[in-house]
Amino acid sequence: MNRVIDVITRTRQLEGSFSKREQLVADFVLSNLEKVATLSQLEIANEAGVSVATVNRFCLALGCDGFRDFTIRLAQSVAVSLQYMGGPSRDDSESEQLVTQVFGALIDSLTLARTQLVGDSIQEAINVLAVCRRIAFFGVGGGSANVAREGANRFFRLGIPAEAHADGYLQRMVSATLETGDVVFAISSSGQAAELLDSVAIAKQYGAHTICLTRKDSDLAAIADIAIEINLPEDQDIYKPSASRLVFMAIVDVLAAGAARNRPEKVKEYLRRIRTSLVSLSKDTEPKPIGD
Amino acid sequence: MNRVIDVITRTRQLEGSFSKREQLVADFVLSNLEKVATLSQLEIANEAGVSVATVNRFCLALGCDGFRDFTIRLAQSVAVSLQYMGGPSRDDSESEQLVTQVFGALIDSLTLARTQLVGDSIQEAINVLAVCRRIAFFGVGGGSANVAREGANRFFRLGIPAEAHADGYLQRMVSATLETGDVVFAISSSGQAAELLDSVAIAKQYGAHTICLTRKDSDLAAIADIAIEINLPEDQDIYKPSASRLVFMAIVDVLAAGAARNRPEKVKEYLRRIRTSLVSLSKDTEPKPIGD
DNA sequence: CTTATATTGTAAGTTACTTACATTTCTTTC
DNA sequence: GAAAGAAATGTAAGTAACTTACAATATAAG
Repeated sequence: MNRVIDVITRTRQLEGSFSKREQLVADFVLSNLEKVATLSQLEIANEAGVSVATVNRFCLALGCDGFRDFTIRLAQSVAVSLQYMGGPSRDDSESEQLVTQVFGALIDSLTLARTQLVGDSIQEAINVLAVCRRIAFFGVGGGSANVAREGANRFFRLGIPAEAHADGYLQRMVSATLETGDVVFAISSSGQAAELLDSVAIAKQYGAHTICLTRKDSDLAAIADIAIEINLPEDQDIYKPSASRLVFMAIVDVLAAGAARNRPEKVKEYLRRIRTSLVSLSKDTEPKPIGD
Repeated sequence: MNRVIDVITRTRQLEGSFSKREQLVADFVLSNLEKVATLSQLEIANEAGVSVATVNRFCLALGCDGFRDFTIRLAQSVAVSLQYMGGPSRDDSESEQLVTQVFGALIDSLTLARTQLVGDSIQEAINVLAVCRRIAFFGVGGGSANVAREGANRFFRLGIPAEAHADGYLQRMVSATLETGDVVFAISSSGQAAELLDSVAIAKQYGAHTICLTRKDSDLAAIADIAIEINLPEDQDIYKPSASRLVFMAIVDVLAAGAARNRPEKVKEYLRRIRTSLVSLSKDTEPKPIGD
């Protein structure tokens, strides 16, 4: 079980790039997830209207070692999916199915990202962030900019001065004011945004530590001191927001939690102060964690 | 998959009541759970020192329909087991375990939220948002304010004028400028924030439709026209950001996807325009969905 | 239109699961 | 303790199904 292939996710990723007949198999599989694991190759071939050899090729195209491997992996993926989402049911209304789709895609993306966060970069980033003097979060474009804001929102609560900037010009200017002990945390799903690349280079020049959260092997990943690299498949449904920026926010949460555990006493005091400052603003007096 | 047989549990239950040779098989299976699913009947027989027919009989003794059925069920039981245990392996580094915890908590929260999104409110909200004249997203406090920004960031791409406000004073003022055909979308995890309650009441007074995303049975839920109500347990670990605001963002994604599907041709045109407007800004020219 | 490449299905080859039956082992009865 | 009956077990034949090779068909490129 060392190789982690989620064949459901893989099938969805490859959708549209299969050959004609293999796409028929994929369609049948995705439409009958629970049932397929119980069927023989011949039965699937008959249902999909293709030959048994095409079914076998479909399994190989997914990276499986053959039909048996595919069946086992599918059964596992289905079992895990059922655990989490209870599976799509025919009784669901249209909106309930939409919830399942959007949430399911996010869970799939989180699961995939989890498998990619296996290097030292998370721990390195936590180590740097926990002791730095100041963090400047940079992101451009609505999604990444908002991840940056979330970053600042998370880290100020730990008593670490944290700011977020979405304006490329201002990012450059801020970068020029940073120095050793400061951090630039640059967020970009593509890793190609020119302003961001420039700002990171400027910050490095003045001695700041640079961390990025971006796509694997991108330009941004190449120039940052610490690169947290995640590749997530693009969802082909243009009407559905992509899950990647929520995955990025979850990663920022990981870093914030890690940094908080590095300085528990300080964090507890800051949380207490924040709590106290909010008391008179609403009727809500319940204890609250770092968030809202 | 109708019959639910957890073969691991069954094997443990029958331990001691197997025949001599079948007990050897059971011992081998229980000692090598992850590996067994990848082995052939002959390989298992050789490892356990029995004949292939005994392995087959072992599977039948568990209530399986044969070896193939046994293999699939075992693989599923193992997969679910790994997920249930949170998946952390002894080999994981500290940061990897932190990733698993944070991501796992988010997935659990999404799963729980899914079970609560079963009424009509999502569809009602989609129906209103898809045709409204303007949406004003309101949130106070770092997390909810950022959910509001995400909301605006999602809906402007559909060609619907959308704005986000975190300043309670400004929210009141904006509310006073709204009228029939407009929407206020108020976000608050507690549902108790006084400014928010006031602003929603003002907007209602001037004919705007009011939608809220908040805790069940809260004051905010009570006064809004459409209430999307989610109760998520508070995480007792104060050093870990709570998952609720990411769940709220995922719900906003559901609404945006639903509204987009209501107006596919318009959305496609706006996405095309947005794409075109971004071309000269970075080296990234790949197709992108609604998001970044 | 022709040629090269990719896809696809048919069927032969191979593997492995299932079943039947003979043998061995264990349990019960006297 | 011995004999008879029942249960367990292994070997090998029978059967099913997966994999692979190759010819035929479809698609892409020049």
